[in-house]
Amino acid sequence: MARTVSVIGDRWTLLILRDCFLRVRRFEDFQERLGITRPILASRLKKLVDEFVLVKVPYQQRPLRYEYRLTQKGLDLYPIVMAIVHWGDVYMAGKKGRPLLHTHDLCGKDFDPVMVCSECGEPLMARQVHVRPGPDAKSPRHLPMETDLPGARRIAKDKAAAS
Amino acid sequence: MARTVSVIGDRWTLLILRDCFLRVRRFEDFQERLGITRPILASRLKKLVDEFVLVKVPYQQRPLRYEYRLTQKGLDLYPIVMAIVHWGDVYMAGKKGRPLLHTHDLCGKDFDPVMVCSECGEPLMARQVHVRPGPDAKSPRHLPMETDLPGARRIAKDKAAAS
DNA sequence: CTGGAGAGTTTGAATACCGAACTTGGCATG
DNA sequence: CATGCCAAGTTCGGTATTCAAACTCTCCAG
Repeated sequence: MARTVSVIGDRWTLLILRDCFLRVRRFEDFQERLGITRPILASRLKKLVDEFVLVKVPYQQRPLRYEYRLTQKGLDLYPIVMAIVHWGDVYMAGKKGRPLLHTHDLCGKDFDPVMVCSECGEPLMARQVHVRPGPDAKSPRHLPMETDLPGARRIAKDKAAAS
Repeated sequence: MARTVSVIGDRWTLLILRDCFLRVRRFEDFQERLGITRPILASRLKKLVDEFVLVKVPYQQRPLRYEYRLTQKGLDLYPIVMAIVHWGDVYMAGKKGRPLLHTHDLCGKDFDPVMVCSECGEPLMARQVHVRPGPDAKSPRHLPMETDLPGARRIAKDKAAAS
């Protein structure tokens, strides 16, 4: 996650990506829609291109001009963007409602995005999920072991005191 | 989305939230696990509490000490965090695989998160979704109208030139 | 009364970001 | 030919964040 956040984890990059999904592609359009300063926009676009999230495609010769398009890697960010938009719709919307509705071509209806388990299809809830070390497990500073769970430190201390 | 990003859209906040979902709750633990500087951690936790994403709960009196817990609003960020983790697993994992596996209590299996349409249950793909203005639609600078689609500007110009 | 947790604050130097202006390449107009 | 315009950047000086390290404050323990 740290690696992912180093790519998308700043104020502007996520907004740029949302606009990409809204089919914005040109430097000037990003700049005007977002109110981002030009140097920052240039640096963010460059980073996204370096990470293969966007590609620069020429849309005219003479003068040679490029536009920015999502790669497959970039398109796969869609769940992240949708999850953020949906949380905003639920918790940050003004009185009047949400600014944008989403329509699903397959079923033709307005929808909300729902995150489900790939195995059983049930909606995911944080409290019904546990983690365990994977193949590339680090042995990081204090992964949550039993003795690190809530109050454990205190209990351990009390035990030590009681013994 | 801009409002949401102003809450969660920086390098550290998303990492803090991931740790919250891993049941990390204490200032010192966040600090040591993330390697974040103490002033930044304090300011980010304060912001999350101000936004009602976390609550400060005393876990001992004398000396009075607090821990940070996710509210319902915070728990609802789970899809965002999972979507980010999953994208990282797919595109950023090292050769050895992913660092952490997730197990779903309901079905007992290791899973990946999948984002589906709330109406038809099919997995969502960016290209099968269209947007339209909602109740609180802004009339922003250049919402993507037809004439703003790829190449449209050029075409319009060419037409003007041809006439 | 010295030491050590735990949860922060303070401080000065290094980075990042901002707004505004400038650059570059190629038309188009007068 | 000179001027102006467009799109996509780059440069520049000043402000705002972030950083690492040290300090504070409250309690308890020996």
